[in-house]
Amino acid sequence: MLSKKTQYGLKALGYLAEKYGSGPVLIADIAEQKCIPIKFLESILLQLKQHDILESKKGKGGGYYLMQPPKKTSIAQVIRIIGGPIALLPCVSLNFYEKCGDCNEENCGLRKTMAVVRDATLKVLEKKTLCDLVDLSLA
Amino acid sequence: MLSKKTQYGLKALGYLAEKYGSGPVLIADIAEQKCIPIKFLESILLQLKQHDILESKKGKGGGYYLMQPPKKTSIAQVIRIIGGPIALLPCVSLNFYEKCGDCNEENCGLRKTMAVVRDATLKVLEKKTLCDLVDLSLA
DNA sequence: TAATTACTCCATCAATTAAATAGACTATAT
DNA sequence: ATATAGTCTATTTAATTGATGGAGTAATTA
Repeated sequence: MLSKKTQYGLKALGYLAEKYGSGPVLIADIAEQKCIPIKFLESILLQLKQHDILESKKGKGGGYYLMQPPKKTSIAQVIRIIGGPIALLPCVSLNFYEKCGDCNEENCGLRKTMAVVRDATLKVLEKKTLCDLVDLSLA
Repeated sequence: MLSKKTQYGLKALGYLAEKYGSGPVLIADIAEQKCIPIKFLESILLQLKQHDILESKKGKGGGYYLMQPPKKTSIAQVIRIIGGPIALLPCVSLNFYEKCGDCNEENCGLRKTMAVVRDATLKVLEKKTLCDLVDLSLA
């Protein structure tokens, strides 16, 4: 399951994708439209900025906006930044790999199975982008 | 990520799959072979029994054993019993559905995307069985 | 340059879930 | 009877998640 934090992040990015090209959007605006606790949202957006998904502008007329066109950011990227590993086991994670203590990885049937799941999941998540998050009633 | 509990459960079932047909296996035996805290394992096996994956026998010569041939139990079944939903969002879960509060489900791009992920994941997890968990150095 | 706006950063806190442990109880086999 | 081995309930600890408060910094505008 995606954490609430990750869900909030994705929803916020979907909203920013809708607004792409029309300048900075206030945190408060995003929070209200997407029903996200504002202080919580703040930290999420900051995190996304630190990973070069978002850019921000301070002062009057400021706010957050996408650094690149929505199509350029995959859902997989976002989930990894906010929520961490996509794989179901640390020992098959591509970006957050951790050695499996108790089993010989080469012979582990569970590991092999979960690697197949990972590939199937990534095939989708790396192709889908922020464009796919835009409210469909607007498209 | 699968919880430790789910991982333990799958590893235990893999071991019982190896031993299928040769009578009951002691909890203590499974725990030792698979490096699982014994009391924790107890509760996991009990849960699997209550969901008709395992059968048990008390007293001397007792232990746990698979109720059906390993091929008959899918990994998806096991994950759902021990770990809950497989989908990444409650509102796209087939077995643990929960309504999404803040969005119109019909028009939600995030939901649509996660439904695709779910289908891709299930396609693998429903086909894989306990047979696929057996230590490959034995097969 | 003063005032306002809006993001940034740090610290904390409550609630929930995950992981592990303890001990009493029940059923079975010999 | 007795030893064996699963069953059940309760508790405890640690980690994570979700949320909040407030001081600080940067940029704009008048």
